[in-house]
Amino acid sequence: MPELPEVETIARGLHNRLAGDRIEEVWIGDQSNLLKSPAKEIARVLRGSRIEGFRRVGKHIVAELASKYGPAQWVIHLGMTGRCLVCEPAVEHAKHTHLIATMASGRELRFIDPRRFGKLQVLEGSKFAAPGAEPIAVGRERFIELFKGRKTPIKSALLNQSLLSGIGNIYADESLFSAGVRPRRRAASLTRAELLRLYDAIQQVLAEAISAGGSSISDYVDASGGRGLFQLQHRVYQRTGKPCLMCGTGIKRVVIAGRSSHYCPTCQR
DNA sequence: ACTATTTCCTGGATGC
DNA sequence: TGCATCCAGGAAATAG
Repeated sequence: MPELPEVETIARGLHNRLAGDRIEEVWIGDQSNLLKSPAKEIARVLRGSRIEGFRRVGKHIVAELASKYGPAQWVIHLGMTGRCLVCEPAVEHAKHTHLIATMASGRELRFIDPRRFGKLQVLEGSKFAAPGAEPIAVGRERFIELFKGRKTPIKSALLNQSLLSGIGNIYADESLFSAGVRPRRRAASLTRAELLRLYDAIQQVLAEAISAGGSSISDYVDASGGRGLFQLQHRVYQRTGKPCLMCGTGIKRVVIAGRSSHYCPTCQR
């Protein structure tokens, strides 16, 4: 499932392979639930646009476009199972391919999403902004402020994109383990010292995950179809019943806000 | 203003 | 082997 490190990896890959290229043709297939802008509008803006570059904003991929109509943005959210692949036209079409952009270079950018939780939109005139703070750019004091007075479990607060944009289930669990904080703790109950530990844990976990090219759990691959490696370094996520790598205690799984949450009952308090 | 729950969707794993 | 059921979860919508 693409979270910040996976989206960062994909955005970098797209940038390296497609920045400066021009979109010549656009094909849009299945549209149900995927499109936040009408298909015609997406096709109109993309067709003929030069791609100035790709970057990540929260869990979104943003393509900066020089379109016929002026500056524009193409915003892609991968949802659970979305993929953005750069490939040669001869490569067989994957099932659930919903959009194909044919570039002047001859390559294709394909958007594939079996579960269709992804979202595509184009923006003209306005600039895309994530609803919350960037987890790897936010300052310590602002980070601490985010959780003041919140009764919701810290795990839920970390998943709330309007507080921090980019953290999902994997990195919330891994960061909480690293900080020694149980996922069910009320956000407001964390001490300043615990919040600072959590802040440092998030910085470290995300940086390591980006270095490893993300976590390939089920569907995730980068823009060239390569897998990430960070799943090999998971210490709690999907390790239910297995011994904690620090103390040997069995890792527990509980459901918080409908999401599976993994933690070590000894290392996390 | 918050917080919790439900819904969308498919494929892989599991159970009988 | 085959069929039904469960489970994965990001974020919008809905309910409390």
